[in-house]
Amino acid sequence: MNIGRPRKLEPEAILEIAMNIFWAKGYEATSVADILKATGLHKGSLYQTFGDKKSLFIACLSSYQDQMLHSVSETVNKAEDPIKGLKNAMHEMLDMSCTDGECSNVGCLAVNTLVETAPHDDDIRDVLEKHDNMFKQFMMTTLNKAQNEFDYELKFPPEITFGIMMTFMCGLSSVTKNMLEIEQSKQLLDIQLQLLGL
Amino acid sequence: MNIGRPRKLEPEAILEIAMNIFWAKGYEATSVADILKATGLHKGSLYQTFGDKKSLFIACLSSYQDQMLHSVSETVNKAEDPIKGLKNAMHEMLDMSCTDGECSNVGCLAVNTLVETAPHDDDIRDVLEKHDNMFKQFMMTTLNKAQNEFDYELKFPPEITFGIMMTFMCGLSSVTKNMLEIEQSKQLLDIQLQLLGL
DNA sequence: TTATTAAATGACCGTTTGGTCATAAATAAA
DNA sequence: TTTATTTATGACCAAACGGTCATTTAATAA
Repeated sequence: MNIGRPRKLEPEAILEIAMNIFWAKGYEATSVADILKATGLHKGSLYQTFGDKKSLFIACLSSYQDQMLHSVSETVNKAEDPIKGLKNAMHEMLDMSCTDGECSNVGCLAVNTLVETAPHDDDIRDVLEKHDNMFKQFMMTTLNKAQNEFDYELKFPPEITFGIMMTFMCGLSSVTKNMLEIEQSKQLLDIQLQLLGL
Repeated sequence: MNIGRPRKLEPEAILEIAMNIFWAKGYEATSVADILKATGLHKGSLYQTFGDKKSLFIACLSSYQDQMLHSVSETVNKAEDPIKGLKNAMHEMLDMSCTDGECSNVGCLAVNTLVETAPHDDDIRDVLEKHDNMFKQFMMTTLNKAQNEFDYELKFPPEITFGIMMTFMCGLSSVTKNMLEIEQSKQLLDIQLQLLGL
């Protein structure tokens, strides 16, 4: 097994590195050369594995969204009730949007892409939309479960609650880039959750 | 007066055209050639008037923010009380963020820039920050006036109310790009304003 | 008419961009 | 040892990029 010359880097490892660069610099401002330098790969190898720049980006974005949805659902599921889980998950998402010690990722890669790239690229918009629908479905299911199985009385129908939460989280992802410190953001998030009766 | 060859286009007119392109496509995805094609100008003229691409962009962004602040304050001032004015202004901002009939501007140019460009460009971040501070000051003044002169009882201190509104509006600017229709956005905005006791 | 001024023009430049491809190298199977 | 297979490698490319500049054109002032 494993015929042929061995890989220098597994595709997933390349994806992780490229993702962090796209995350930090955005799609347009990231050059293929940036990724080559960071991975130590050469042009041919990267293109052989992932095709063109856009395909690589889409692979990164999908991977990011998969990880995000997975981590959110894990947080929700391990909490003692759905609402507490949701609140924890929102705070975790906010933490991930803030500048990390090791690398300067800022905001949510999906929101960044929604703002920068989606408006003039149908393929990328489709990728975002597909994952957003999955995320929405999970959130709606969680809110419904809170009402039906845990006797929570929500202030608004799940659709509305979701819409407002989603909008607010997107806002936080942007606002933390310049205007708000992490502590202030967390405070605002707490207030917003409280306003929604969560 | 007006010595020398007359202008083909006034600088403000150029700015308006360039602004719409930057607004629709973002900073990186907009090439100088795009702007030349749209204005009918030639390379030398544009560079003579505005310097390099970044300077032109900063001029567009500043102009945009000036217009925005002016229109918001006008809306607030002509309303019968500060809170009603604020609510009208927020709806106007949302309208401006949505796809226009004549051109496909999406979102708020300032939010777009905050997300795409500010994280890796100090000069542009400074421009945003300066205008954001002016906007914040205006909003705080308005909220204080509502409390002191119009006997409104706000649910939260002005700073918090402002923070949450700002975050929510930034969110709307992103979310309207793909996930929400205008009517839904307006509904969510109404609910959010109501939640804040405005 | 002439001189002066300011804007328009488009040829030109070096660099960077995303992308291709023939070749070399490293492994497993025959 | 040879063959097949898979990956690495880096030279190469055309196009697009942002930016410069000498020259021409069109206006006013002398």
